[in-house]
Amino acid sequence: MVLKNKDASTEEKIKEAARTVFTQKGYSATRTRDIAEEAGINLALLNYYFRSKEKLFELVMAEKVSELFGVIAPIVNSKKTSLDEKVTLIVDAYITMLSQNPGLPLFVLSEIRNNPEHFGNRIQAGKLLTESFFVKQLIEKRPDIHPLHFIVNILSMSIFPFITKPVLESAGVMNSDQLNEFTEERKILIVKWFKVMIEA
Amino acid sequence: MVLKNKDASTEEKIKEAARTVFTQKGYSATRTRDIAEEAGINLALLNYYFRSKEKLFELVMAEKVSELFGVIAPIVNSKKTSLDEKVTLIVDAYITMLSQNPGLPLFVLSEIRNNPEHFGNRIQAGKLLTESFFVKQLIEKRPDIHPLHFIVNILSMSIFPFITKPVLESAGVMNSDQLNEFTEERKILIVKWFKVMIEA
DNA sequence: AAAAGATTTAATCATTTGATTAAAAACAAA
DNA sequence: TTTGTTTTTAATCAAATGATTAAATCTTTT
Repeated sequence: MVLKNKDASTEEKIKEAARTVFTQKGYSATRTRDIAEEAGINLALLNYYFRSKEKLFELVMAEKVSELFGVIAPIVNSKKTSLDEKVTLIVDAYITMLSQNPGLPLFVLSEIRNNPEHFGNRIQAGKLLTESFFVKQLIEKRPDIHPLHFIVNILSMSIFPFITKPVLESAGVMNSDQLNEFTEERKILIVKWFKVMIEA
Repeated sequence: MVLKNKDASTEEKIKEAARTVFTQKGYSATRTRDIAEEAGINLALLNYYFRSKEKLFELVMAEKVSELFGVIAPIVNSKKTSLDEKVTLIVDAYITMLSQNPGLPLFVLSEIRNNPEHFGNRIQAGKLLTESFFVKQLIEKRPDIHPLHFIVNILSMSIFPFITKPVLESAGVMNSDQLNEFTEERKILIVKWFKVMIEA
């Protein structure tokens, strides 16, 4: 019997094109023909390899959700690092990752908005925000303030510049290189700011 | 000659429905039939009053951009308020406004991402972030740190919870009421945090 | 009331779009 | 080479969708 020997290169070309186009334009604005063109393949091949636009999207989306939330999972659950160390690691991990993939947060957030039912409890991020060891450390340090406030502060200050990238560029505030410089600076600043906030 | 006497009520019903549907699903995922149904009108009326889906969208979008950026314009340009006062006003204005319109930022940001060319320099927000009196006050206070860092901090901490609302709800971290409570708390906290950050 | 104009409706168009099909081409096994 | 299998292509389909049209209804003016 002959093994399935799909040309992995073609399949991967389609998936890569799908990543690009879906992330750039979102599910609804993406035409399967856009993906085919981006991949340099015949339209029918998309269905041959992935059955449907939706199936292909789910594949890409699952990847992107992992990328976005996977960053912090190992950090916030560690029992070996201090509070301050965790903040340093989180900020650094997010800014480094998003510099390579700036469209990621806006993509994931807007697709979840468009179809909240579809994601249901598939997102385990909830537990990271409410049950991780990081949360315990925050409560220990500041029992008077809900830990989510600090988590939102750290994430927002790290991620927000990337979410607003399209506006910053359209409005001529920054170009792509300047944004990277700016967020690189923030790696150190945010940690410093966190330290004074947690004591304030 | 008889004046054009369009039934303003119908026109407004369509515009209102368009606001709802466009904001919820974005331009591409919105069908003109969705808007017609939401407005309770015949599909053809949409074109009768607004020519095309795109024209209607531009109308709504212009409104939404104003809502989103109009909030801060009068505050940051005032010469009568102190730095701290401005921060208090900005945070309060945004959180109050977004509590009534939580989907606004994600909508505007993702539409600009989908079609950056289209917005070009139509967004005057750039000047608010680079040339306002608020910026001068920030530089005066902390000439060593780019003022945009502080502006991003204030805006991100205020707006980010609303951007992530769909995730927070899907993941079961918070429901809508809890989010309002949470952001209401932040009105005071963010100002406090800003004060220690600007001194740090 | 009659005429003129504005608004609304049902039906229909043309295009786009996701998907399928049948045949061709490429490849592997014998 | 021959045979069978996988991959690719061009052509086509059916449904969805933005838009238009022509007729019907309602409103205003005279």
